[in-house]
This record gives sequence, C-alpha cells and structure tokens, in this order.
Amino acid sequence: MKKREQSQQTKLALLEAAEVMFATSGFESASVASICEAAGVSKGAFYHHFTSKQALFFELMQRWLDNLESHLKEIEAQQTELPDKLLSMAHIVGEVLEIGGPQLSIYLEFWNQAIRDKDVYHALSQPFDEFLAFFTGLLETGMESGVIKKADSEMLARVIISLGVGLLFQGLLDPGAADWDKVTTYGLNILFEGLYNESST
Amino acid sequence: MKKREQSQQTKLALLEAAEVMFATSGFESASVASICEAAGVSKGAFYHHFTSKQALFFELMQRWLDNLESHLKEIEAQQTELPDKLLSMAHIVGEVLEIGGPQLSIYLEFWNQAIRDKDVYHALSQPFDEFLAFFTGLLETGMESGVIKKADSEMLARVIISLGVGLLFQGLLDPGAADWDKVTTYGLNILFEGLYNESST
Amino acid sequence: MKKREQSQQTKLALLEAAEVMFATSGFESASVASICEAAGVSKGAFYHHFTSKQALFFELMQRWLDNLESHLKEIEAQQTELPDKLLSMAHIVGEVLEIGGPQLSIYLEFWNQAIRDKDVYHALSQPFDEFLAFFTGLLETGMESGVIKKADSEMLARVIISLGVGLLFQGLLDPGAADWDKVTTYGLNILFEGLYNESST
Amino acid sequence: MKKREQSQQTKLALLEAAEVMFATSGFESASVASICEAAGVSKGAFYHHFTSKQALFFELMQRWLDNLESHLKEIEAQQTELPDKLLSMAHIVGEVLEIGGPQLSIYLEFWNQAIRDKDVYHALSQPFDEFLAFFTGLLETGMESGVIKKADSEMLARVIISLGVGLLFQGLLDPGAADWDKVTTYGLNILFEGLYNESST
DNA sequence: ACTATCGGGACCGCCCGTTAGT
DNA sequence: ACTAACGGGCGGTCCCGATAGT
Repeated sequence: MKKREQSQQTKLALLEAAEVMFATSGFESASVASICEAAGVSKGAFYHHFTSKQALFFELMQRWLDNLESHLKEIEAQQTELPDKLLSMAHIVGEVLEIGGPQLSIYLEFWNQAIRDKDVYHALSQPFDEFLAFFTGLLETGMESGVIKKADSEMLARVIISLGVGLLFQGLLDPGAADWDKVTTYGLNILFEGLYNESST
Repeated sequence: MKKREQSQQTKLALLEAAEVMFATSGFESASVASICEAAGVSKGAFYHHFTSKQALFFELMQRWLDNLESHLKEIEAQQTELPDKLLSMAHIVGEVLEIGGPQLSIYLEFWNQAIRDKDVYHALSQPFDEFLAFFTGLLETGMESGVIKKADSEMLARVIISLGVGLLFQGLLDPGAADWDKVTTYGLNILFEGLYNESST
Repeated sequence: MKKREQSQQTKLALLEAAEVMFATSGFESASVASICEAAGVSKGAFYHHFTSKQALFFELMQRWLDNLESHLKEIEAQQTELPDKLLSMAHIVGEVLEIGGPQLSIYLEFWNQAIRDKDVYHALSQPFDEFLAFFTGLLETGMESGVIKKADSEMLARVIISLGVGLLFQGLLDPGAADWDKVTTYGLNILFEGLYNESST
Repeated sequence: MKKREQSQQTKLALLEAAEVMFATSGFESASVASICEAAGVSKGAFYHHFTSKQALFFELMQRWLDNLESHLKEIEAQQTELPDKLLSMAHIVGEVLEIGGPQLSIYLEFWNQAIRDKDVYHALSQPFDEFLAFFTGLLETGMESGVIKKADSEMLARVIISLGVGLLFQGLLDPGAADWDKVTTYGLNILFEGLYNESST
C-alpha cells in the first residue's frame, strides 16, 4: 500500500528532523513547530504520529538503542580471538560516534532526559546493563583462560566503559581538540598492559 | 554597610536557589519565577543582580570553577611525592563530586550550555586546558624521573581525564549503581600498573 | 471552504479591534491581550495570523493606504474639468477623515511609527510621493492651459498638502473646535484666488 | 546655596535627557531607567524631582510652551508694520522648528499625549487659543485698515495655522524632502496674494 | 493522513515606582 | 539630595496540544 509507505516516510522525516533539532538546540529549546518545519509537515502530522514531544524523543532513543544493539551483535559475531575482542572494544566507541553521526550531542539529551525522566532512565539502563554484562563476561573469560590477571571483572568493565563515556562526552564538547579515536585505543592499550599476565606479554 | 550585606545575601540566595533548580529541572525548565520563589525574592531583585537567566548561569559556573581551582591548588600543595600525587588524582573526582554536592547534575547543564553557547564554552575550556596542562606536567615529571615509562604525556593525561569525566557522568546518572569512588581508584591503579617501570614496581 | 472564511473573519476581527485599540490607546499602550479580547479570539489566533504586533500594525496601514488609493482614483475618474478637480482636493481631506472613521487618531500612530520605523516610513512615503506627483501634475496642466499662473508646481503642491495635513492633525486633536471641512474649502479658495489668472477670474 | 544649584542641575539633566529619549523613542517606549541613565543619575533622583514619568513630560511641555510664548512676544514687539507682521508669521514656524532643535519629534508626543490626556490637552489648548486669537486680531487689524480684504478672520487664521502645522509635521517626518522654510514663505505669500486688496498691490 | 486554525497558558524580560539607607 | 535594592506586575512572544475540516 502506497499510503502506508507515505505515512511511514512522514514519520521518519519527523524523527530525523527532530534528531537534528534536538542535537543542535536541545530537547527543551527545540520546538515542535521547528521540527515540523524542518520535516516539511504540519503540526497536525506530528501529533498524528506522536502523542507528544516526549514520545517522539522516546521513540528516537529507542531506535538508536536498537541500532546500537545490532551493531554490537555484529562486532560480537565477527571477532573470535579474545585479545582481539578486547581490543575491538576500542572500535565500539568509534561505532557509537559513527552512529551518532554529525548529531552527536543527541547523546547529551539522552543523558539529560534519563536523569529527569524515569521512563527514559529505564529504557536506557536495561541495554546499558546488558552492555556491562557483555563486557564483564568478556573479561571473565579472559581471566579464566589466564590471558589477563584475575581482577574484579565488573569493576574493570565499569572502568573501561567510563573511559569510553568520558571520551565520548569530551569528543562531543570539543571534537577537534584531539584525535579521540587514537586516545581511545591508546587508553585501552595502557589498561591492558597493566592487565596482561607477564607470561602472555 | 547593612545594605551591602543584605544585597549580597540576596544575590547568593538567588544563586543557590538557581543551582538547585537547574540541577533538578535543567536550565530551560527552571523558570526565573521559580528561582525567585525558591530564593524568596522578587523578579525585580533577580534582574537587579543579573542581566538574564543566562548571566546567572554563567556566574554560577564561574563560581564553581573558582571553587574547583582553589581545591585543586590545595591538593597540589599538600602532596609532594610523585606517586602520591598521581594517586591523589583519584580524589579529585571525589572532590568534584563533593563540591557539586547534592546538585551534581548541574554539571550536565554546564556541558549542555558549553556545546551551545560560545561564551560558556570558552569559560570552561580555559580552566580545562589548565587542568590538562597540570596533569601533563605531572606525568612528564614522572617520566623524566624514571618513575613511569616514557609515553605521550598529553594523550595519557587525556585518558585519565576522560576516565574521570566518564565516571562523573555515570555517577551522575546512576549514583547507586556502584561505589564510584572505588571504581576511580581502581581504574587509576590499573592504568599506573601498566605505566610504572618494572624497577619501581 | 467554511474554514477559510472563518479564518479571514478572525483576521479581520483582529484588524478592526486593533484599529480601535491603537486609536484609543496608541500603539504601545494597546496590548495584544486587549486586542485579542476585543476581537474575541485567543492569543494563539493572533500569532497565527500575524508575526508580531508591529506586523499587524503594518498590515493595518497597508490596507488603509490601499483604501485611500482606490478612493483617490475614484475622485480622479469622476472629475474632468480642471477647476473642479482642483477644488475637489478639498473633499479629499474629507474623504480621508471619512475613511478614518471614528478612529481618526490612528493616523497619528502612522506618523509616529513612520518616524521610528524605516519600513513603515517607506511604506508611507511611496504612496505619498505618488500623491504629491498627482497634485503636481494637476497643477502643471493648469498652468500650461493658462488657467492658473505659472509657479513652482511642486512647491505649490506641497503647500496644498501641508494645508491638508495640518487641518487633519488639528481636526484630530480638536474635532469640535471648527468645521474643518469648511476651513479646508475656504483655505483652498484663498490659495487659488491668488493663483487664477485675472482673465479667468 | 550650592546644594540648590546642584539639585536644579540634576533636574535639568533629567529634563534634557527625557526630551531626547521622548523624541527618539516616544513617550511610552522611553523608559524611566533609560532617561536616568542618559542623565547620569539614579532612579531615586528621578522620583525625587518628579512624581511620575507623566509629570516630567508635563513639565517638559510646560517649559516648551513658556519658551515659545516668550519667542512670540519678542516677534510681536519687534515688528510694527502690518504687512511685515503678517509675513513674519512665516518666521514663527521657523522659530518653532528652531526651538525644537534636533528633537523635533517631541512635538508629535505633545500631540499624542494631548489626544489621550485631558490635562495635557488643556495645557496645550490654552496657549493655542491665545495663539489663534493673536493671529485673528492681526488679520482683523489688517482688514479694518483695508490692507487686506474683508474675510472671516478666525477661519483665515486657522488656515494659516493649519498650513504651519502641516509643514511642521511633514518636516518632522521627512526633513530632507524639501526646504520647508522656503515652502512656508512661499505658501504664505500665495495666501496673501489672494488677500491683498488690488489697491495695495 | 494531513492541514489550517485556534485555545490557553507560561515564560523572560522589563518597567514603574517605593523604600531603606547614606 | 541621591543611591542601590527591591516589589509586584504586566507585555510580547512562543509553545504545546486539540480540533474542525478535507
């Protein structure tokens, strides 16, 4: 059906326009009217597809999370060797940045909303916990196989994620200040240098 | 001089009320009226002391930066041994969290505004650069003295800061998820384990 | 097409209400809220039809200018004999007063805005120049045909217009002080008495 | 006493600053704060000297009226011959423009307020009536002496005044459009050409 | 599915005027 | 006489959302 297609296209246009507006102006400052104008539709269309600005935001984030998940699964499937897998973590940050594209600062809005909005928080924390568990598991496998030293795997995973988050936010604030991709790999390498058993060095 | 004192008190009340409101509601959602009400003064008083909501925010941030700077200088003065100094970095995150107090999420607003507002960005980037230079210098001294391995000191400093920033933001989003202070120390220890020369281990 | 009609009606109601408010209270003192209330619509409707209070004012003036222009064209088409045409000028002031209706003082606002606002000035000066040119041409024809003495036609036109403007403003300030229509005719008669050639007297 | 002098100076500074602000921004748009700033004093000083913005405006106008009156009396005293006196009317407009100086548009505010404010109206109408009576008397003397034709002297005076008022407002709106002083003399000359008895030509 | 129109509300900024203090 | 600080309130603008209509 053509109608369905057209309808979905309108919805997508709104989502994309909203993403840009949210990234450039922030959630509060981005008005529904401006989003509609950017999408080239009327406000009626907006409220036909979404019950509120919040709802659109939520769906936008949901889509981003789905996108991220599939990207992560891809990476997970590709690599098989453990050291490679660990190092590939570095790329994940790169992936995240890539998914965000030029509208990186939308992440800040995610964070912002998550603090204030319980629903957003839960929607974000679940995938995040999975993400943490994935890393923790990866590290535990490494420890059991003796590749890396025994350590508090969850805490370590948090450290790695924190590094990633910190790099993301800094890159977001000041993209040109440093080659953030390089800094990421560099940081992980140092971390692992402290972790690898002497025998495996 | 009774008047002067009262005036400063009013201004301070506004700043503190604004800090709470910005932290809980965000910059945009926190209305000037609500800030005034929370401070127990009128709008007339507000616009007598500040030219705009933005201006108040700016001054708030400026004060926080000054506060942070003096705290850092204190830490710098206290420690003399290099390894201790390095490890004391861990406490800095703790300090930052402590300075932020219960209104931690004001940091998010700083970040948020910095991306959108050029003035805020510059006000933030200057102390940040100093912060970075301070760390870089610290690491270079360590390298020259042979305590830690030779490495790209600036990049390393960025890694450490990123770790701190990441931990801050995560703690901000989910304060109870982990003992962030511990994670910080833990992360730094691992980093340094990979850095310390074998001789000094 | 029911909607369209209703929309135009709303806009017209706003324009008419604004005209009354501007005339009675002046542009600044007339609040948008009061205009909306007088028009029986909401502020949402106001800003749907006009981008600002200024914009409404501008459109109001534009409509008045269009109205005036068509009135003038009517007069121009009716009269054929030159002396009659000249004397019909007297009626123009009357026309202007009639068009203004009971809200004469809106003219003062036009003038007021024109001094301060460049756009309003240009919107007013163009028709005014045409008006001046029309009079100048009329007088020149009269001079060439020998009905009236040779003179500086443009300056003469300015004198006539000034007389009209002065009468308008005085009538506006003090409508009951004199029969302004009579004064107008009287003034023009005297002017022409000094102009008509003896032969035509 | 020095104090008194200083006080008067402050008041004068406020009056002059207000005149400029009223002329450039209009009465409503000129804020008390901006007037005080322009005068270099605080708002307290303002309300020490004037009970309200209206009151200052009123006093400003009063002073202008006094100023005008003395100018007119001067002119009256100087000229003795009737035709000269009549022609000197032309200079009066020039005088008025000169008194107004670069802040001519203050006149518009006088007019504006006079329409809305009863007190202002009365304050203006009394001197105006005297002005009208002066002209009427002048013309009547001329008629009785046979210099000019018998006519409705009051109406004629109104015509002359209207011409002046119209020229004033036009010059105010568009000072560069014409040499308004010349237009004034020109207009009066034509008027009188129609009035002078043939015998006196 | 989508538009144009509209309602009602809230927010920032400003403004007039007052008062405590010097 | 003059200042700084402040109160209380209004005004233009915009914004979210709802609805009538197509």
